[in-house]
Amino acid sequence: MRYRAGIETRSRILEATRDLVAQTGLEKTTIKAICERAGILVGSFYNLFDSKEEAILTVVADAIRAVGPHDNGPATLGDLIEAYVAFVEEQEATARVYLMVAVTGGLTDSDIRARMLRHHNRRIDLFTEALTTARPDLGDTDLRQRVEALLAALNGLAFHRLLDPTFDLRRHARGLLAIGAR
Amino acid sequence: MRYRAGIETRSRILEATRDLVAQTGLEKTTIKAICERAGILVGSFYNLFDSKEEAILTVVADAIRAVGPHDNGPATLGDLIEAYVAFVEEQEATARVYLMVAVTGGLTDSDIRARMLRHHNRRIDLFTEALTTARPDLGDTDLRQRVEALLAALNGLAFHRLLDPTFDLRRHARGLLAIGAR
DNA sequence: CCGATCTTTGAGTGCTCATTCTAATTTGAT
DNA sequence: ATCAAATTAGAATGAGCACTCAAAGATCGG
Repeated sequence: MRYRAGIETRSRILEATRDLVAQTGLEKTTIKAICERAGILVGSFYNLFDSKEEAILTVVADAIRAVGPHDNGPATLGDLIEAYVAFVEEQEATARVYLMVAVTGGLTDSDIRARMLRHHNRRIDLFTEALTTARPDLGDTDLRQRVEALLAALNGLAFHRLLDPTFDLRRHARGLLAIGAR
Repeated sequence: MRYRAGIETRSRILEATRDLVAQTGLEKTTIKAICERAGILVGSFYNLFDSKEEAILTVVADAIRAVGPHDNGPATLGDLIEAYVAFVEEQEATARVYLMVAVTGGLTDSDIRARMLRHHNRRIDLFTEALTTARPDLGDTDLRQRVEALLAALNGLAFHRLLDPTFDLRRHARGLLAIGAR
């Protein structure tokens, strides 16, 4: 893959894969459907990817990466929550892929499970750090447990937002701050 | 299905289907795997079920039914939350099926989606009724929105409990009461 | 504008899946 | 014990899947 054509085809494949996974799930996404949506034939797919799994894993990795945040400066718990809400609202298909994997994908595929676990731990650390500055009185175990609950609830709310576009995710997510800050 | 043998085979099939769905997901569950686990051959399966879908739909319907509560007396929000926690802790495989469907299954299969939607609305009504007696000062729209958030967060916490058996679901679920009652 | 390299094409392969069918066996009411 | 109905067995069918391959076409540095 060195010519422009190949690079463009590759990104069209990834886009098609992401949309199909978001729409129909990890398992139901087929090579045929990906190729139809990307406007190519099977041979072209296999010129750029070794397997269907590679394409899906790339999409999942991208989705996990997209959750962010992307600047590494110190953030408050409120900042982190706002960033997550913005991600869900602005990148719906990617957010859908992320949530599917966060919530069920890890159960079946071991590569995805491992990647999601690493991501989750990084995220726990990030949120715990933010909460520590807000609540220096709490012990480390208590902090982490509150953060685990906060993230689980946040994912629950985000899923509801994807099922019901009228659901006011931002408002409810802000309400969750109480779990940690109270 | 009138002889004892048939009835027993049927329940072994449903048990095998439930465990496999809980373990590998709705899509990856195959007839072959179901039959192997149930200790039968394909012919026997199709003597008792018209299709794979019928068996899976039965398992899903059972899981949705199992969430309860089963007595129809008036319950407090605390009672409802405790009942849900008990369900998740005591019927792990069934709870896993329920959560998978609650969170993703509705996206693909329209039968399951419709069933889950009806269940969800019944559940919203039940929880809203409980919250109304605790907070008669709130308007109906506000009440329902709080309950939506509470249930979404509760599902998020329950999923986390299934991924991490050391997670103290009961404690965190009680913490969520604040969302509604505050 | 040449030619080595990359890209596309699309029929073909082998596998697994859900489902069917017929014959053999088991059941249990009489 | 008999026998009609229920149940089980297991090979067979056809559709759809991921993936391969050899040939034709497109690209772009020189």
